[in-house]
Amino acid sequence: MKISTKGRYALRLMLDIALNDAADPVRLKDTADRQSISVKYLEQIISQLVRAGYVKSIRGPQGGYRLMKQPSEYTVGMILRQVEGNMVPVSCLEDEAIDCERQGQCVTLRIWKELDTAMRSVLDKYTLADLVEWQQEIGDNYII
Amino acid sequence: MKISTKGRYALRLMLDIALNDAADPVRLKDTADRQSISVKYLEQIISQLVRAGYVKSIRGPQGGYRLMKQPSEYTVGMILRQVEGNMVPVSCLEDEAIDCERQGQCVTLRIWKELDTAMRSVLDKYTLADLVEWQQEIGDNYII
DNA sequence: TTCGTTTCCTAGTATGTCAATATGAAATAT
DNA sequence: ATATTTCATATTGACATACTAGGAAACGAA
Repeated sequence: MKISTKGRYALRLMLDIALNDAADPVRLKDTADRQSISVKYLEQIISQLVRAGYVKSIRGPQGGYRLMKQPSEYTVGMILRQVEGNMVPVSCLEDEAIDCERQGQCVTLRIWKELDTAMRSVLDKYTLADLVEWQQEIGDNYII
Repeated sequence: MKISTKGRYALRLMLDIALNDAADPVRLKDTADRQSISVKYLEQIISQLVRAGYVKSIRGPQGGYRLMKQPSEYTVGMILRQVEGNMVPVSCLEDEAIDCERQGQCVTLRIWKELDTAMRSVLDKYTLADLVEWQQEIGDNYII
């Protein structure tokens, strides 16, 4: 019942790009240094975010990544779901779930549904813009 | 980010014992039949619940298991935590977590803390007694 | 045109967790 | 004594996690 490093890193990666948005796009090398995550691992993670249309890439020297939309348009849940899968607590709640014969009688399902709702309400309440704001309150020491 | 079978089965197991409480204690064999879970797997799961003092065992013929307390005294969260571990969404929130140097600057931690709180509020809101009630509303067809 | 930089793509790998099964011992009611 | 039931430990196969590795493709600058 844990969020994987992939999910957590994806969030830090998106936040890092949002925070370091400038004339030049953000290079993975710099994010890797700031976040203490290997470039190679970040490459894998960001490829999913590129495919999802969350970031765009610019290749070659002075290349890097840029957010496609405003930070306020990305909820934390959107980012996590993109790299972690659907983020539901039990597979019965997945869209592709095969109907379980026990479903009609399953009272634990009520708990899982409410848990899912509670998780969504938090993860979809906050956006990258919130994280950016919080980070800026703390100060620039975050940025190398 | 999924609850394991062990957690889900533990809940169904506790519920099954609560529902089938009678003169004789509940045999794992019967629970296994009703719940379509192997006896061997249930043995492993229940051993953790015995050690935790949640159920008591009676050995030998006419043996089985009984709840130690009233169903209303077991929250869903208690049961899950017993077999799943601490159920926090990121290891930073574990009691035994080594302090992360990034902690002071980590704004994502705020999200994880709020997520954890939201999850707890659901999982500790409901007890076995609620599940028993719901199950009895549905009807006896649950019990073979 | 060449060179270095940066992203892109695929494969591999070590470790661990999950979801059980298997084997047999210990206790105990009849 | 015997059958029943719990108790304890080991083993297994499949899969996921968390990476690393190697090289190709794009592209700006010299």
